Amino acid sequence: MKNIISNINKAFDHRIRLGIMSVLMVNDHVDFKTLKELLGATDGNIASHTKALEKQHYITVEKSFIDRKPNTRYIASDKGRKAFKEHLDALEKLLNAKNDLNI
Amino acid sequence: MKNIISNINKAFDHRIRLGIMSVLMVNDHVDFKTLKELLGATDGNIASHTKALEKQHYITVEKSFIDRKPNTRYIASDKGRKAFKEHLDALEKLLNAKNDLNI
DNA sequence: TTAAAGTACTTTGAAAAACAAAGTAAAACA
DNA sequence: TGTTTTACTTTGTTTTTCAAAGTACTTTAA
Repeated sequence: MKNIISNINKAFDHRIRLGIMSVLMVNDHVDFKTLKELLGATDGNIASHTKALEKQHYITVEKSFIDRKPNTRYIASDKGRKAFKEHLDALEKLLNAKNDLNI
Repeated sequence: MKNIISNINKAFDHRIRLGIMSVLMVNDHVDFKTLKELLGATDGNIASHTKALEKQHYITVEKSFIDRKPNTRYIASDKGRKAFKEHLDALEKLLNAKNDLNI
């Protein structure tokens, strides 16, 4: 490891993406509307942040119709779960670091 | 609390600022060069992220000369320490949330 | 039956943030 | 004396974030 933040995953830097992933770690899926309410974000925001996570293959998207209406469901992929766990480990290490630097 | 991320502090969303603050929580000061090495960031990067934290009054800056050379030292303010602790609490709550939503 | 309102998103384009390259100024070295 | 190094700061471009507007229906209600 070269520096103290090298294992912090850039993809989870943003609070909305952090929120999406933590919801998906404890629930096996969420839909667009629920995510929007849980995170207090705008439509465009949810759309772009889920797209970013999808691009990294950290979540998958399932589209269907429920009661004749479109429904979009997000699920964490194995890759996403792994990456998120590693991110949390890195966070924990960073924060608990009795940083071995002596200034 | 309106949503699950409302107590996550936007100012600490970025990994470099997260790094700076966690270093400053356990060390009462760091200088520019040390920060740069610890975080593996470029000069401009350190400059702009410290400036962002300074703007929020989360850190203070002390400029002096050491061995005839300019030295910039960063220190977490009380406000910054408080904000960071609250941020960590919010993070912990978010991550441990057996989110009371039942999908 | 048809116009207006609502739902569930996606797209767009402007604003803000992040980045590294270039710039500055003094010190050290040769 | 000139060149290199150190310790930053400034600049301008790229990338990201954001919410407003757009799309494609469905529901309500006149």
